[in-house]
Amino acid sequence: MAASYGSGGGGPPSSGTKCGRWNPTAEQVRVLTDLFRSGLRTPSTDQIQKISTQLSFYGKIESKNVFYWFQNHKARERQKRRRVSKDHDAPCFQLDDHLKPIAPAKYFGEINQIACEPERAIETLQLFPLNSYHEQESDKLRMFSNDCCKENYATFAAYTFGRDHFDHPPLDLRLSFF
Amino acid sequence: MAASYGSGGGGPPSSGTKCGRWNPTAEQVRVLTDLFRSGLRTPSTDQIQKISTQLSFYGKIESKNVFYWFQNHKARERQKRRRVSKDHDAPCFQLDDHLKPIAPAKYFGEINQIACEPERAIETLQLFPLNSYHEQESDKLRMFSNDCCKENYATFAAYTFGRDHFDHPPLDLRLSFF
DNA sequence: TCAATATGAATGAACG
DNA sequence: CGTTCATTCATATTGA
Repeated sequence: MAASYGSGGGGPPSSGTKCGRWNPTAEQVRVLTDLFRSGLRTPSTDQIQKISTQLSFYGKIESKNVFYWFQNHKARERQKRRRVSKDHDAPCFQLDDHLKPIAPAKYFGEINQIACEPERAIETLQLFPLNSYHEQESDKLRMFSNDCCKENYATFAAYTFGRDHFDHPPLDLRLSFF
Repeated sequence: MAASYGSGGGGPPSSGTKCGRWNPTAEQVRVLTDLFRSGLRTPSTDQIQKISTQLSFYGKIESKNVFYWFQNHKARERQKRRRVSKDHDAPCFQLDDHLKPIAPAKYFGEINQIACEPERAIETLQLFPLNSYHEQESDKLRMFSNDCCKENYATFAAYTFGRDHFDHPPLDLRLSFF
């Protein structure tokens, strides 16, 4: 899905160089998503600046992009959850639906606890943990549909997570003024 | 577009309905279009839920499909309208869309409150928008700009930074990690 | 089979 | 923050 037009791919599909709107690279998305999954929801101004600075290593980015990204991601996470929670697909007679496992949308079991007081836990955030990755598989299915054909995203995730691209310093968001 | 399917009649969609993306049935499209033409343009979350529930009678559907359908339909209506109205002498902004006489939705008694707040009052469509626009609308349309790099970021900066920035400062914010 | 189109899905940006 | 708009990507459909 969205991975296909990132600069991480080869050919920018006819929209890459348009200056109108930020087009995040796969690495940028990976880092942002990682931060989000680590619990960061509403980064402070300084955090935004630091994240933006770090992400500029991967491509053009501004602070406002980081700001908007978190706003949108948070809002859509919540919206997603609200929508899908009330969804019942009760089609009585469907012959074509054996592909869909009717999974009851429990993909987001772990994301919702941070909304109350999140910021304290992440005063220090390593963006590129050199060793330990846990609990990242569920993120591949984070879409708010319970579709089973999300292999594009799975491929993207495997691609971006699978290897290190460059040498880069880890982003340390330690803030000395709290 | 008159696709061939008859999930209601039992015939599975002729083409291979892979689970990749929602393929609305003719009945679903009919109902959605009818709602749209009745004036419904941006259904609320609750309305989306109800519509989705109702439409699930005709086949598989999720609320996000309803959400996207209205979003796309409205956007493309406006898009086409803008494209067409470009030949007029003045590129003045017309009020959003056609304002159909609002007929009560006959398919969903429970959803009878059609959410078309701003357009509801107008009965006569003004083909030639006079210079007396209401403040709200002109205010809404004022920001319309096709400029490439419209730094609307100022609001964000003012809000988050509390300082006077019109652009993100070119400071090198490389942190003192390590 | 392939190009053109219609349209579902996604998301950056911004409004109220 | 929740909602809305604009633009783009992805894919199903259709016609030649």
